[in-house]
Amino acid sequence: MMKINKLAEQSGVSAKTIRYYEEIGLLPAAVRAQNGYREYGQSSLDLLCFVRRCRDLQIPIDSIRKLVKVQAFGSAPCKEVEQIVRDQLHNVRSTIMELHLLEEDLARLASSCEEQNVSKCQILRSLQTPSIPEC
Amino acid sequence: MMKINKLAEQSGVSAKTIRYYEEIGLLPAAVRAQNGYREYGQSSLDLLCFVRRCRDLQIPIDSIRKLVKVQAFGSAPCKEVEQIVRDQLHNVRSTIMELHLLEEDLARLASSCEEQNVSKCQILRSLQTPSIPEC
DNA sequence: ATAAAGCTTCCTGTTACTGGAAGGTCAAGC
DNA sequence: GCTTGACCTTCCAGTAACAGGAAGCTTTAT
Repeated sequence: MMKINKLAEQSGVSAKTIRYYEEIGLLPAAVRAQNGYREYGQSSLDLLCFVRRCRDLQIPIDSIRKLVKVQAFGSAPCKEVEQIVRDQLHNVRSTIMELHLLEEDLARLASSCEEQNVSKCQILRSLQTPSIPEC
Repeated sequence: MMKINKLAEQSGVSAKTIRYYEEIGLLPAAVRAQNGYREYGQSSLDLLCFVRRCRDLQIPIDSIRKLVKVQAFGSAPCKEVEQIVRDQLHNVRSTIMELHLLEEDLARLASSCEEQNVSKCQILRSLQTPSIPEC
């Protein structure tokens, strides 16, 4: 049995965040000692580590909630699990592609300014005169 | 002269967001007609388009605020402008690198599940038994 | 005995908006 | 003249996922 800071240390999730997870119902309410302190055992640690690894993969809390239920009850089809992971993979790939476009634009901007005088600053000029003529 | 929805349409920024920008002081308070409606001219459109292009580049509002001031007063050194763009470029590149690591992990996960039975689901197993032994 | 550390709850703040309610205004159609 | 619908206003709440900090207990160490 351990208290919240020990669990935090072992899991790599802050005590603050552990309380938050409990509050939103991602983790079950912790058992309390006589003094009101939360008490945790190995199974709490296992569950929290699972959650942490999901968060490391940027899987949203709502999806983790589903995964936790699947784990707990063993009732949902494996397909659902796979779908969550695939959705997340898709999100990540889209974000990467968008960021690459962004990167190009920024790199072009960053290299475009040689002037010391702000009134001739090529960066500001570029931002004023869009390459994308939408606006 | 135009009202807020026209400005929204021309700039590609929603009316809601325009009011929000005014509220936080990113845009100056709009001139009001007798009925209290906001009135905008070409210069408002120009400024808002500038802001929108910065946001398209994911430059944070606080940085845009600086850029707007630089534009308005022409007083800050060009270096400051360049630094904001370079900082943003740096952020974007870091994010891209992190996301590539994420992508690998997720792709490995997504391809690892062949079972129909959730109790043998390789995805859940992987999430339970970390490849990174931190936890 | 006292101080420091650890625990509790509760409230606020973060980023950049979005949604919605309640209510005033304006132009068109009957 | 009246109504209907579109457009405008302000204000309040919610989003995601926590982090920071205050106020007040308990436990542990000196």
